[in-house]
Amino acid sequence: MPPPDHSNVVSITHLRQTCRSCSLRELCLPLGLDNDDMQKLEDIVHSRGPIRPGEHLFREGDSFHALYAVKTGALKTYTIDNQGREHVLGFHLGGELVGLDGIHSGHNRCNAVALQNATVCAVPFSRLEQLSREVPGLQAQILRVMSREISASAQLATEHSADERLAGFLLSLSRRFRRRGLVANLITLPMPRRDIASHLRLATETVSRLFARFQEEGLVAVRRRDVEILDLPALEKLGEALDLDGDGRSRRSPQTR
Amino acid sequence: MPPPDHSNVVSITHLRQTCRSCSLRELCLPLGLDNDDMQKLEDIVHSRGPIRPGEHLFREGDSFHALYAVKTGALKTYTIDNQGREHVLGFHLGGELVGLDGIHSGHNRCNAVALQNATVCAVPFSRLEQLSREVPGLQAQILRVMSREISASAQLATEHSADERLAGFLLSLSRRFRRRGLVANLITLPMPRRDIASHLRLATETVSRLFARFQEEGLVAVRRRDVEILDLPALEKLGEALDLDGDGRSRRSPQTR
DNA sequence: CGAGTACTTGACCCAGATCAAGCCATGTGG
DNA sequence: CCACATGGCTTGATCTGGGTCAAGTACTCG
Repeated sequence: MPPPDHSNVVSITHLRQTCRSCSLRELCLPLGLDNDDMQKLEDIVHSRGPIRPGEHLFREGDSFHALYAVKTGALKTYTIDNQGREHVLGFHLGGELVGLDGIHSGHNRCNAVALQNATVCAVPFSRLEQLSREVPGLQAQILRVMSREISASAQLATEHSADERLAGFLLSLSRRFRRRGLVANLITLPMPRRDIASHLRLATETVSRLFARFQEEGLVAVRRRDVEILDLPALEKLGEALDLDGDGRSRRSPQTR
Repeated sequence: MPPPDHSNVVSITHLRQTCRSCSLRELCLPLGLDNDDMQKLEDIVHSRGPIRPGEHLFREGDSFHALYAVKTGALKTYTIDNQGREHVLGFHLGGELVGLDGIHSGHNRCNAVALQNATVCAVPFSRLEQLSREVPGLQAQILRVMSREISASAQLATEHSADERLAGFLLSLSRRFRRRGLVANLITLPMPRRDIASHLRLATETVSRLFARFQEEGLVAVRRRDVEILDLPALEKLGEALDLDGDGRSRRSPQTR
C-alpha cells in the first residue's frame, strides 16, 4: 500500500473551504486536472440538495441543459417503452455521471430517479462545453467518460447466460464500491431485485434464485441487500465474459500481446 | 420537398477538387460546419484504400490512435469473449463512425472487419481533439455523435421479444439507407444472417424463421439479402418499442408534452 | 400490531435455442 | 458444360433456460 498522500488531503480540505457544498475531487470528471482547472470547474457547477428516494432528478423528454455528477447516494435511469414496460438502463453511484445520453437530442432520453437519499452536482452543459475548450484535460476526460459508457453499454447488450450477467453485475458494483474507497467485497445493494432484474433482462424471481444458488455454491453470502463476496476468483470466472465497466479489466491485458 | 440547394452542390464539387480522395461532406462528423472548418477537418484526415471483405480495419487490443469514418461499403465490429464466442456489437455503413469505444482506454475495444469492399477516412484522434478545441461546432458534433451512440447501445441492451428486435433492426437500417440517399424501403443487407443474429442475441435459425414469418404476414418481401419493406406502419408498430438509432424518432415527440 | 412491499420458493410453461437435414447459389476443376 | 464442393440459408423436430403464475415469508414503517 502506498503511503498516504498528505498533499492531497490538504488540498481537499482547502477546496472544502472554498466550496463547502460540493467537492468535485472524488468525481470522475476532474480526473487529471490541476487545482487551478479544478477551481474553474467548481465555479460552473452548482450543488443540488438532497433528493429523496423515489424523487426524480429529471424525466424523459425534459429539455437537456445539464449533466449531473452524483456526490452521495445512488440513482437509477430508466425508460418506459411504448408498451408501458420499464427498462432500467443503469445505476449511478457516487462519483459517476448521469445524463450523457441527452446531449444528442437536446432532451433527456431517460428518467433519473433516486434509489436512496442522494446529492448531486449539476454541470450546465453549455458552460462545460465552453470550459472544456479552454481546459484540454477536461475535454479529454469528457471524451474518455463517454467512450467508456459506450463500451459498457455495448457489453451489456451482448448475449450471456443469466448467471454470467449477474456475476458480471456484482463484480462491476464491487469495483465501483472500491473506487469510492469502500470495502470491495462487502456490497450493500442500493436497488431492489426488480431493478437488478430489469437491468439484466431477467425476471425478479430469476435474480432471487441466482442469489440463492450463488450462496449455495459458496460464491457469496446474501442477506437481503447485503452481499458479501466470498469467492472472488470463482465469481470472476463466471462474470469475466462480460466487461460491464467497459474498462477492459476482465480481458487479458492488451499491451502484453 | 424543399428546392434543391445549388450552393451546396457547387461546394461539394469544389471540395471534390481540393480533396479528391475523401470528401467528408456526406459523413456525419461535419454536420453544421461551414466550408472553412470543413476544410480544416479534411486537412487532418487521410483516406484509406479499399478494404476487402473479411479484411480487418483494426483489432481488439491494437493501440488506439484514430477514428474511422466509413465512406463506402460496410463494416461490422465485434468482440470475442473469453469463451471464444463472437459478439457482433454493430454495423457501420457509409457516413458512420467506427472506433469511438477505443478512446477511453487508448486501445481498440473491439475488432472491425469489412463486410463488403469498403473505403474509410482515418481521423487521427489527437489532431481531432486539437481541432475540436478551435472549432466549437466540431466539438459539439463529436459530443452529439457519442451521446447518440450511448443511447443507441443502451436501447439495444433492453429486453424485447425477438420480433421486436428484428423489426427495430430493419427500421434502423432503412433509416440509415435513406440518410445516405438510397431508397428507404429497398434494403440490401450487407451482412449474413449469422451476424444479424449475433447482434440481436438470437440464433441464426430464429432470424431466418422471423424473416419467413414477416414475409408471410406481408410486412416485407425477402429474397436472400434483399429486403423490401411492404408494410412500414405494421413494422413500425412492432419495432417502435426500440429506438436503435438513439434519435427518439420512435417516441412521441418530447417537445409536444 | 397491521398493511404494504420486497423477497423467496415451487410448479408449470413457452420463446427461442439446439440439433439435424436438406436446399440453393456460387465457384472450381475436369 | 457438368459434377461436386462449399458456405449461406431454410425448415422441421425437439429441448431447455428462464419466464410466468401462485403462494407463501419477512422486513419496515405507519
